Amino acid sequence: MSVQKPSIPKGTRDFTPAEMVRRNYIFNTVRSVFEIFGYLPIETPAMENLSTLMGKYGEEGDKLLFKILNSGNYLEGIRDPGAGNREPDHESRVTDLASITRHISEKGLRYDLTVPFARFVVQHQNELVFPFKRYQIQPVWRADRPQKGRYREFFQCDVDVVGSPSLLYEVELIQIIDEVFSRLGIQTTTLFNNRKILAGIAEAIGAPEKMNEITVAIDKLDKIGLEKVCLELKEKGLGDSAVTALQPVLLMEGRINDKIVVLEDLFKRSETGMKGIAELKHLVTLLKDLDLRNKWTFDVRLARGLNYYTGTIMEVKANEAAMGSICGGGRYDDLTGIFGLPGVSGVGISFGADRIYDVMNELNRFPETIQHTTRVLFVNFGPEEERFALKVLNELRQEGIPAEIYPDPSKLKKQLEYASRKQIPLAVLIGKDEMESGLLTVKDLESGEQNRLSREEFIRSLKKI
RNA sequence: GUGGUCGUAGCUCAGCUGGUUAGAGCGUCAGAAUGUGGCUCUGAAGGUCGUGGGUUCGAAACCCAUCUUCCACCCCA
Repeated sequence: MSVQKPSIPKGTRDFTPAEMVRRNYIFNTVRSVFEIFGYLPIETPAMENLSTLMGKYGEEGDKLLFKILNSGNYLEGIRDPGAGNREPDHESRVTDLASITRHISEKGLRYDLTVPFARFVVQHQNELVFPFKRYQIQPVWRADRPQKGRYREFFQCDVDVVGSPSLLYEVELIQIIDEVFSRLGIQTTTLFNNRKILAGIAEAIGAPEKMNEITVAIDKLDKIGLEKVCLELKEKGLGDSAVTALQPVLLMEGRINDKIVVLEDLFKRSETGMKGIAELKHLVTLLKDLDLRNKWTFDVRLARGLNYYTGTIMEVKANEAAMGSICGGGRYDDLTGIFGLPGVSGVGISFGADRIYDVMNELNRFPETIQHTTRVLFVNFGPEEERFALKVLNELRQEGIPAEIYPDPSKLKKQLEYASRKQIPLAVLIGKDEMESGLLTVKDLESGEQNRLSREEFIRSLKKI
C-alpha cells in the first residue's frame, strides 16, 4: 500500500495557532460589538434539509449548494432512467441527473446563516421574544470556484433582527458596522440601496419583470461603460423607449439629494419606487444625526443577488484594499413566510470573517499584543528541581497567569530557544542554587535582563502587568 | 458552470532551445568549555520535479488527462 499524500478539499483551509489567534481576535471583536447592541447567540446545524435550502438563493444558489448523499442503498428503488432508451443522448442524461438528485440526497450544507435562521425562528416562534435579535458565527459552504477572498468553506458572522419593520434597525446595523470596523482598524464605506427603488425603476420604465436584468446592467456601469450597458439591456429584451427612460438613472450623479430628485421625478409612475424613496430619506435622516467614523452613501448600482431582500440592501467595502465586499445584508419582509410564519419582517447583515482576515493581514492591522499566550516558561533542570518548579508553576496558574514547564531536562540552550520561538516573554530558572536560597532566577527574554526574586515578589510583579 | 493560469526541498525561487549523480537563499537538525535564547561559525539531513498516462535512445522541461493555486466572467462574504 502506497503512502498517500495528505490533502484537503479545494477551497478549504487548515488554520495554524498563529492564524487562529488572529481569527479569534476578529471573532471576539465582532461578538462583543454584537452583544453591546443587545444581540444573543444561537447556533444551527451544519446541514439542513435540502427542502429548507433549495430555491432560496435563486437558480445560481441551488447549483452552489453542497449536497449530502443519503445513507444506505438509495439506488434500489430507482429505475434506471436510461433503461428504455439505450442511446442516451446528452440532453436526456442531464435532466435525468436533476430528477434523480432528490432520490439520493435530502440534506445539504448550509449556504448562509440567514435562511437557517428564518427556519429557526419559525420552529421556535413560541419561545422567542420579538423583536428577536440574534447573532450567529458559524461556517457556511458554497460549491463555488475558489479565488482570492473566495473559499468553499468560510465563516460568516450574522446579526439579524426579526419581528419589526422599523428602520431603526437598519440604522443600528450600520452603527454595528461602524463600530466593528473602527475597532478592527479598517476604514470602510457602507453602500446602501433599496430593493423598492430598483423595482420602482423597472416599473417606471415599463419593464417591471426585467428588474434583475436592469440591476445587473446598472451594476456594470463602472466596468463596461454606458454604451455597453445599454447594448446589453437591449440584448436582454428591453425596448428602446425603456432604455431611453432609464438614461436619467444611468447618468445620475452628485449628492444623495440630487439623486433623490432624479428618482422622485421618475417615480411619478411608480408607487413602489416612491415607497423606496421614503425609506431611503428616512434612513439618511437618521444616519446624519449619528457621528459615524466610517463613510456611508446611497448607491443605486448596488444590486445584491439574494432574491429574498425586499427593502434596504447594503454592502461594506474596505477603502484601502482590493477585496469584494467584507460585509453585506438587507431587509427581507417575508423570509419566514415560506416556512409558515407570514408577515414577519427582518433585517440583517453578515460579516465575512475570512475576507476581513485577508484585508487585515494585507494591511498589517493585527495588533502585536495578541501574539503570545504563555507568559512564563519554567526551565527544567532535573527531577528534584522539576518538583520544586511544579509548585511555583501551579501558583501562577491559580493566579490566572498562563505558564508552562519544559518537559525534560534538556540543555538550557534548547529550552530557552523553545521559549524564544514561542515568544514566551519570561523564563524562570530553578536549579540547586535557587532551591537553596528560595530566590528564583527570572530572565526577561526580550531585554535579556535577569533578576533574582522570591516567589511572592515574582507573582506580585506578574500581577501588576 | 465558462475561459485562462500556476505547481521543482518545510518556505521563496533558479534550472537556457529535452542530455550524466536537480541547485540557491531562508528554515530545520547536530556541533562550537560542563546553568543562558536571538547574532555568528562549522557540518548534516531533506526532492516519487503535483499526480497518472504518452512522445523520445533520453523528460523537471514536449503532449494529453487529472488534482491544486491564482485570475477573469458569473455570482458572492
